[in-house]
Amino acid sequence: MQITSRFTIAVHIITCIDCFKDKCKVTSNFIAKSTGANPVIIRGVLSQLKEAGIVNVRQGASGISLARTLDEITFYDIYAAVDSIKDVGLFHFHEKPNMDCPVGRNIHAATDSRLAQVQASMEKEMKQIKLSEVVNDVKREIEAEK
Amino acid sequence: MQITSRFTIAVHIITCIDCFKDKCKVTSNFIAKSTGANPVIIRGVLSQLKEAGIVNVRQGASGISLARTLDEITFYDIYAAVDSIKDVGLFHFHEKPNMDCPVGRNIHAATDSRLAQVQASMEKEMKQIKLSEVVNDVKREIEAEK
DNA sequence: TAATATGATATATTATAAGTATCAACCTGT
DNA sequence: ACAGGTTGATACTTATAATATATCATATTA
Repeated sequence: MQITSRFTIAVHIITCIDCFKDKCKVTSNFIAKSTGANPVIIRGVLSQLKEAGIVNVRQGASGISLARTLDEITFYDIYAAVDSIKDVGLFHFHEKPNMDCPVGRNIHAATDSRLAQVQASMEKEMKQIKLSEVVNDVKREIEAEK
Repeated sequence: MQITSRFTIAVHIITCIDCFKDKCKVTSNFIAKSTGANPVIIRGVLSQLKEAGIVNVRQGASGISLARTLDEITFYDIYAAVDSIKDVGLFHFHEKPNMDCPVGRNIHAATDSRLAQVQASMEKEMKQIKLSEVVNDVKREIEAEK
């Protein structure tokens, strides 16, 4: 199983906003066309990014913008915004271990802290990756195309 | 989205094999009862663990055993065995970015290496966690129950 | 050879993500 | 002020993947 495409879509959205902000009006439909995803999904992700203070979106008002600089947005910020990982955790525990079995009733507690440790390590790495890196790479490639 | 319960089931399986190896015959049905998962799932996971050289299972022959010591089995070994992460990666990329859009056709390349970096960090952490830790904790708890 | 266990497969169920359709609420330029 | 266009919200559908269920073949061992 994988981390939802909402994450990479969010990265795509932010890249779009920055790359096209001086060239045209960036709307959810415009982004939908660039990503190939449905406008409803885009608006859903945008809504989560807004909630997290990453983008500015206002109902009715056309034109989406960034609420921070690209240096102030990390992969973790996006991940935390679009996936409610806080609630469930990265790992899915099988739900009904047998409480009549000594192993069944103790395995969860023994495993949890280690799973949290793995997740923390992943999140730490995500906090070190800035959107500016990605956008710079994209811009460089676009320039090279010319 | 989360990492499949097959992972935590596999941890449970290995813990069961070690904890009950001297007490009774450990069969796939026995494990199924302890985990609360279906015997077919258990046999599927066992088959993958066997493929990875972690357990000994033989058709017809009853009694499942470990092929290595608990110190020689890490979370990563299990993860690599049960989830075919090698093929797909931890992150799910939205599949149809628009190739007519400059961002659409360059975002994938710009993002991939960073996603791989995050995944590598997670795997590194998983390599440092041994099954012996988990099983020792479980055994300690079982003792404490008495 | 009978009893028991694993291996394999086909189908059903369930959960969740993503797509589609639709309309209300809201801004902005004219 | 209002028309056109945009976001917000919701209900429904579709697609996909994980797990459960049922069944039978195959292998081992007592």
